[in-house]
Amino acid sequence: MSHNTKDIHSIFSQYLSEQNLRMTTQRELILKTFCKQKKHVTAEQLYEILKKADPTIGHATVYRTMKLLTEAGIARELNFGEGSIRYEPDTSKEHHDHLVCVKCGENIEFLDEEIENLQKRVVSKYGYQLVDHSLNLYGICPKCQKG
Amino acid sequence: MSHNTKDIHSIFSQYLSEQNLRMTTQRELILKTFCKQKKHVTAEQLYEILKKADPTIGHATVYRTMKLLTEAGIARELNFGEGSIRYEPDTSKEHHDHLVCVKCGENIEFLDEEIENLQKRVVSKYGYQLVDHSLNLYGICPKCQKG
DNA sequence: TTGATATTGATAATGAGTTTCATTCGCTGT
DNA sequence: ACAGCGAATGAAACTCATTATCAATATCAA
Repeated sequence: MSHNTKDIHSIFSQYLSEQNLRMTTQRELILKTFCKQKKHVTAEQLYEILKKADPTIGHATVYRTMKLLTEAGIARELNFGEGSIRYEPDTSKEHHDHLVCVKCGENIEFLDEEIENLQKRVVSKYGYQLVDHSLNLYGICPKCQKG
Repeated sequence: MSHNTKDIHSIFSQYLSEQNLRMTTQRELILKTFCKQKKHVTAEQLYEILKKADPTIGHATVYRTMKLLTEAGIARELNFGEGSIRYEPDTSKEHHDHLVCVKCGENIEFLDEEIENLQKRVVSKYGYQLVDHSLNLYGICPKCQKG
């Protein structure tokens, strides 16, 4: 258990006030709902879920808020080349990469220190200053191999 | 020098005839123009370049042809999370990863055997069958660090 | 409570890419 | 060379994810 919802709420509140932005009922609801998700969701999927709790919520508000959560370090953007961005909670400070099943979409998070270190080696070899990186492995999971 | 244009042209021709598709003047022009590019281009950028040679060429034709070139193993799709797909020549059989400067877009291709092997290890650890993978490192290049 | 201003939701707009469809083109058989 | 059939093209409409606009509303510090 890294963070509970209360922690995250105050992290967000703090981020907002630092930026002279306001905590609103919509932002609270979006944050709470996002944190409840077990899978990586797109903004669109989250919007669909949110509509059940608040049918008046706007499309744009969800997209805007996910941007904010990303900036606040609460969410992280994932791009699996599907044409839309997925979000995962960024509560764990630990970075990790993704192993995605191309059949069923199952998604495994992994961390390999050796790979991480080798990446740093490559970057410094070229004199770059590392900002970010994304490693996605695409494969067929054991279940789908049988099916 | 791995392939010259003539080789690639016949690879494409062969692919097309295998699929009962036809070589056309547009496809020839697109192939030729794509091969001339030194940087990874998006379909849109290529379309802009192509219009100079043939102002009547259609938007859709470029997109369709890049799809075909990808299927034929002549082009490879790159996704740097910019919202559009870039294409690189896939003439070298060798796989490589990318180190991209987030400021100027400079793009270095690298291959690290150790990283490749470690990836395979991760995949097999979870019982997956590897289909594809993408590793992109984002950083600031030496030039942009000074500027 | 009030006022300045951030936020919202509806809607229009954007940008990448795809689909539709009537017209044109490439190829194969004559 | 010619006809005919199916593939290919370009224009335009469409999709889908996301962003911008803007009038109405909500937040919060004073």
